[in-house]
Amino acid sequence: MISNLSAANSTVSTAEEEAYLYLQKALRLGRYKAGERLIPEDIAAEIGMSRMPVREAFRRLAADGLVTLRPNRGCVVAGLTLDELNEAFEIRSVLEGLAVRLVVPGLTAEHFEELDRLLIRMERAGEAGSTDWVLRHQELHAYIYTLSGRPKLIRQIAALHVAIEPYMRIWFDYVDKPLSAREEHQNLIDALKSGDVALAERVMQEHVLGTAALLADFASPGRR
Amino acid sequence: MISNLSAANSTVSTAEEEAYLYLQKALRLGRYKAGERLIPEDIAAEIGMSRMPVREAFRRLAADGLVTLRPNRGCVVAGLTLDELNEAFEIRSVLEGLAVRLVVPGLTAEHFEELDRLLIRMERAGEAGSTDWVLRHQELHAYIYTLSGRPKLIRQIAALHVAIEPYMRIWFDYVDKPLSAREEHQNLIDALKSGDVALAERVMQEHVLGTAALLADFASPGRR
DNA sequence: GTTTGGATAAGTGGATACAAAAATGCAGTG
DNA sequence: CACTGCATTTTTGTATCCACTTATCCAAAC
Repeated sequence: MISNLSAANSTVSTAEEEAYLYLQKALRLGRYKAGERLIPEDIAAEIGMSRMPVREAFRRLAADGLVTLRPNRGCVVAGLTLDELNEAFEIRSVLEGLAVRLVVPGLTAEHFEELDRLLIRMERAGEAGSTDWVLRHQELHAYIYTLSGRPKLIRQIAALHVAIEPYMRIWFDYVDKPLSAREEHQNLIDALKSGDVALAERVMQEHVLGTAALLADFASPGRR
Repeated sequence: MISNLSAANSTVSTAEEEAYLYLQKALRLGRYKAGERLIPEDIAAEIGMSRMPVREAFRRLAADGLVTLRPNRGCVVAGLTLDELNEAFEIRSVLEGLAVRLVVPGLTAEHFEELDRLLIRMERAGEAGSTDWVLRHQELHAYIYTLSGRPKLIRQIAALHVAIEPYMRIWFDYVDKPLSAREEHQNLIDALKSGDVALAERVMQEHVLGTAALLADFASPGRR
């Protein structure tokens, strides 16, 4: 799934790892507001460790673009401007497009079945609420790009999904289950089924950029 | 230029920053071999500080993909397998393609003049040796994608150039100034001059992937 | 001769302590 | 009443220390 952004041995668990996962989860859920300062001591106290592993977790989160680190000024929640949000979608569009290009030639009937299942699950989750829907949506995309078998590509795309996650959630709540979502993803899956590599890549790119446009359209949720 | 991968205030200089830059430079120059272990204490001694800031620098380098960090096992120089090297080029191709797509509509005569100058400078550097050539080559590419004005895109592409830098250098030395380089980049600049966005994007993608193919062709330099 | 076990050494991760830097608040001045 | 400068407080950055994990090496057993 999404969680293993950084290579981590699942059996060994360090305090830094714990801090990283804890903070990533909180940030994904939008528990901290954009621009808010993260105080190492407080967080260390929350999860019962000293400041040091928390500091190291900050560095990883900064690399993921979730927080900003300035020398002697501490750690603030990154929050994306509208421009940055758009940029994230632009990058996603070409990366996921590339993934599709790599994946399409190898797709089989079993893959298509799984895609159909994931689409249905995403739809159902939409009834429940934004949190579920966003995760199912990520799951559907992740299923596709993971088939590429390209570790770096997978990690980069996953990281982008994490970065935009709070905004997707806000957007979904705000417009109340966008009707276009089902249709869009059905189109995408159809394009994958067609076996036409160039078409599928283009549809994926347009799908991602289309979402960006919708998102940008309604508001700028968490301006920095 | 390339160096500011992570947002850093240039006036404030912490020990961690110093360690990061020191190690990045060494890694770019291929001073450490792939798979070699980096011992915090040794490096700390070299630049006159304690292990701690070095450890934090390791985390940033790991995020850049230059080293690998395993719990309780320390830090080893990443080194790319042939597959990983190819993947880096694939990602570069779509990202730099995107950059070109964004940049082409706004290009003016002045930009073209600068591109011509950079091409000549790259050529001349080729006479001197691989180190200069690789830097000039990066400079040429950086000039193009930097015009996109997309901070995240710029940082990601720059990071990829850094990661593949040692391999470009080895390759350049090995085949002794590839003749195709001049021609390839002339084509690229011509495509930019044409003003045809789709064409320019395609030429950039093909240029990058073409380099990957050449590089993969002759050997696998630093197999992990 | 190879393998397995354990003792020892080396090295990493984390906590605490200390130094340096930035933020804050207050008083004095224009 | 706003502004400047200084003292205090807060917070960050780095060093050192300790505990625990991993690696190394040698000896004993098969």
